[in-house]
Amino acid sequence: MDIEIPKSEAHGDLATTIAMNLARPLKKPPRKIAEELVSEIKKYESPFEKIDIAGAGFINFTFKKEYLYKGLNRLLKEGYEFLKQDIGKGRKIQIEFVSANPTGPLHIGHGRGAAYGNALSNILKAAGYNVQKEYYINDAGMQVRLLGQSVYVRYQQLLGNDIPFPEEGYKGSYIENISEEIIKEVSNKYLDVSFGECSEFFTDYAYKRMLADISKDLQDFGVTFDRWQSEKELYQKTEGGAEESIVQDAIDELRVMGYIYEKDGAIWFRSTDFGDDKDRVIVKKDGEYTYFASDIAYHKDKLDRGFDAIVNIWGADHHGYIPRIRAVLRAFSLPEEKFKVILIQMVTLLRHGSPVSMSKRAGEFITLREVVDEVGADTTKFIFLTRRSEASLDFDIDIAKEQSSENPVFYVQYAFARIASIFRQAEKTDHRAQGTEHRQDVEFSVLKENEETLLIKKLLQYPIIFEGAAYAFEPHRITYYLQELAKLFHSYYNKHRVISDEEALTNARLQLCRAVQIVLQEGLHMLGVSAPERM
RNA sequence: GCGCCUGUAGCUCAGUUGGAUAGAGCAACUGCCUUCUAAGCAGUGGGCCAGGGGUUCGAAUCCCUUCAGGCGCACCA
Repeated sequence: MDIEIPKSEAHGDLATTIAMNLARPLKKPPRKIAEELVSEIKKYESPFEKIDIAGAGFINFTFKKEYLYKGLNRLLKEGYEFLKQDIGKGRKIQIEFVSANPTGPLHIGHGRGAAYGNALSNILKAAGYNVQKEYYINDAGMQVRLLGQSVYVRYQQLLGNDIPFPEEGYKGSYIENISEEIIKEVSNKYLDVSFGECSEFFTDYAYKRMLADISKDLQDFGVTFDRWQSEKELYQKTEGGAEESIVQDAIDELRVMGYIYEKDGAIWFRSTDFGDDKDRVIVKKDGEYTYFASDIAYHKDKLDRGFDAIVNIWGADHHGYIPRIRAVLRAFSLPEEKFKVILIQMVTLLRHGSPVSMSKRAGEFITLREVVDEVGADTTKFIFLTRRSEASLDFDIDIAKEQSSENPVFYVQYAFARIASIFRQAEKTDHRAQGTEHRQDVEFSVLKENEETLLIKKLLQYPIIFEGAAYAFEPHRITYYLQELAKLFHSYYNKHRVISDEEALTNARLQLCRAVQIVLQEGLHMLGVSAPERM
């Protein structure tokens, strides 16, 4: 039976369309079905004060006040436990996100993925899943070697050896910074040494340096990972585990199953057996593995680690990659519903109203760090999390800054801070510490104002909203809910005084405020946004 | 050419998996601070839900089609 929260207050607190949906199979008019259902429900004890039939056959339920007070009391007593729902039942879920190549700083698009992945992880954790957040490091192969080479050439140039810069090399100024750092460390040790002889040093130094920066940027953005998986490690022998390497073992396993063949001097995976448009090369003519080879191994490894579900959060520009990964998982017989890819659409960064071109190779881009420094981590995250991940978004850096005083994130945080301020005020009077503690003796029936009823109803909706967000993998539902809750609170605050001479009313209102604070804090926590006591 | 995503108020975006009169923020305009934070509140205006067909009691939502924008279609990631 599907139950929804009606848009309009006039339609009660909960509504169902079941009578309309049953009309056809039962061959009866919907209103008649509704009448029968309602008269049946009314025979029993229920938390509803009113059950109405409206429109074409909607059944609208309105809660009794006592039921609302009971709910409020539970929320206050159980706190965050009341807000969580055990959907996951401890199932292990792995969420891989960001996973940007360590060949340059993170940009705004990575930031969106980071904000989303982090929020989703928080939500699923609260929903009873055993969540592991992972970052996959592409520290092997062409791209990092190119990074190393770029740093190498800049190093030579800085020391006066004017050799040409690789055409496809990374041109950002961060390359030069790393080269300078290397000079400080090893002086001219590698001057006039060919890249072939010292590629490992430059490559390792450069990507490790980039990785350290990335990790720091993410940390300052408020995003952390449980595990960082190195691609390079997948090529190394493991003690007692792989015979050759995880990559080679995975390929061998596919070979045994008959999905590997050789053609034109290369080795292919027959992904077309599993719905891909074409077969994919895993070992190139020159004997090098492609990235796809390690991706096979990586996903195989995820399966071996025993997750109940695997979630990959990718930039939308990688969507063409899905069929081949799906093919791999099918080949290893992972049930379809255990693998999910979420595509985060592109972010267009706007400055002064026009798009900023972003090219890592050419070195023209604005980094995540710059944006976060300029507009703040909370604001940046909140902006990302007020959009569905499937919709591309324009991030106007000037607007994000200009609006800072009237930004939705501050609106929500302000509600939280205001309540904290009320509590501070309460402590100054004789209502000492009543805001922050739960009290059994509070009589909520004194909360008779319409704004109070609306607030309580809204608070009790949180678990429903949360469940929807967890089920649909949509953090933005919480973002919108928080804005609505904050709006109701601000409105209430403006119209009624919490602290007054009336002892019973003051106590009840302080407790109501505490409930609002609990929900705001929990919601903001899900989004990875701070809840300041003062603003 | 093929595939994926998007098109909703002047702007940025929601729209509870097909429900009731399509919403919010920003911008614009009008009011509200000697009392718990004015980063706030109350109010006004603003729409061919890109266009056209279809499915049904009912469509912004599902199907077909056209148009527009973004992103992919490597022995690069």
